Amino acid sequence: MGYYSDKPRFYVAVDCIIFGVVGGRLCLLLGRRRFDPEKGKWSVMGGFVQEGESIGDAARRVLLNLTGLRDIYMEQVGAFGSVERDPGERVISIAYYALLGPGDYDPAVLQANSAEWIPLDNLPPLGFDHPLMVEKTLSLIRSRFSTEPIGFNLLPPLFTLPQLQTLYETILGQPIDKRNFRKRIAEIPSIVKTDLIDKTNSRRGASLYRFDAERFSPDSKFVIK
Amino acid sequence: MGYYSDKPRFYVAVDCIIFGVVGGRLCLLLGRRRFDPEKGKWSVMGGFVQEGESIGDAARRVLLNLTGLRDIYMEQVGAFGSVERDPGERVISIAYYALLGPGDYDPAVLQANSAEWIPLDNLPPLGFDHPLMVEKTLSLIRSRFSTEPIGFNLLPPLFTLPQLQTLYETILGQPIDKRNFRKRIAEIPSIVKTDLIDKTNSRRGASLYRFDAERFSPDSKFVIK
DNA sequence: ACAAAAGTGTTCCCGTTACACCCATGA
DNA sequence: TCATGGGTGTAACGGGAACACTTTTGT
Repeated sequence: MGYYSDKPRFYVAVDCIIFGVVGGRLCLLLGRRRFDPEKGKWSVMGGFVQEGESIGDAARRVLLNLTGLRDIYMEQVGAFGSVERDPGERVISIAYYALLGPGDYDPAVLQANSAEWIPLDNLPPLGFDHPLMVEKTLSLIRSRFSTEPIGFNLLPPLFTLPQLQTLYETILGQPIDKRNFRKRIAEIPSIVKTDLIDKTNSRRGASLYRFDAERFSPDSKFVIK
Repeated sequence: MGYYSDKPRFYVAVDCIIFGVVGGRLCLLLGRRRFDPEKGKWSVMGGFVQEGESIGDAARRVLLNLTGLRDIYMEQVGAFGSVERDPGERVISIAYYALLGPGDYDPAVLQANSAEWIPLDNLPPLGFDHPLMVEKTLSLIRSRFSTEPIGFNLLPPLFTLPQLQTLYETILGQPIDKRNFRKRIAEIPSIVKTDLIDKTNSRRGASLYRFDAERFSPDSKFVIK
């Protein structure tokens, strides 16, 4: 007998709001539920926390199943615990967001999991309280993107500045002056220019940059707006 | 039979990191645990989530029991779900912080609950993962205090500017120039000067101000640093 | 030659900071 | 009168925002 045996117990789930850039557009990875409740509805990817598994590990497991990767960038958004949030049974859910780069997933595996990339500006109605989770996530990552070097997680290891700028404009929801943007980037030592050029988007080509985590110190200021 | 009957279930608790200003010092409301596990250790005030009760309601219930009040300012900090965080049995906990004004609690009731105000700069060792919760809470409220008009919840309905400034200095952890601070306050329409004077702290007396929620619009800028 | 995207500096302005003295009052 | 805390303005500085043209190259 344990200490708390007179207390009620609950199903606890993790729900992962997974971001990716597909075809230049910021997307969420959504699934159509294959079972009741809310069968057929779109929802974010989730799973139940298991015995002996921390909530963070549960979220990492969901991501591992979808990507085969263990080191996906991830942060907790918060707990959602309305009584009626799941119409089937009571479930308390912890939301996490994750950022996937283009090489971090295999389209075939996603398909096998009934998961699809849906552009953020074109989301279908979501089930449960997932719209609320997505809202809270968006306001969280807006503030994170401004002050933490995490945007690179959504891009390939080598990326161009126009790519990076477009990403920031999408996340922050406003256009950014090109020259001011590049000025700020130039002041960040951890964003280093390579001598490679990407010609997929223009005749002239754009220089490729990479994020060098080695050169990033946690208390160096990183502000992009 | 429910939908999820093959899934494990967990005890879910709420832990409230409760702030108050006592004797001019910023304090946390802590309790000595009266039962195992961790009997005798200091901890923040918590309780188990009940059937049919949302996690927010559970936190409000903990606060209601301590204060008799239902409208305490409160915000979720996040979920804590390490497997071993509670040495007794596995418990997943959702942390909330709350801000109490001087009139929001009754010392006798607190005593009946084995709760005491402990200055933040003099915290005893805390049990469980409560040090982690407190850390995360502090970084959260630092950013909140800078951008949201919530500091007033820790003060009486009428407060002086020196009081408010000291509070901000404590929360932000750095001294603030008096004239610059008052200049910023003067630009905030929702902080209104009354014609009352508080003479408890000086011969000259300090003007009393109040926060007027009516005059506060959610998108008016509120920045104090 | 031209279309299409990448790249590049300077100026102005406003908000932030730094800073020192007088005021009101009770003891 | 003096000690104590409350209250007030200005000048210098720096970071942010606005702004337009040149470069490269494939077709």
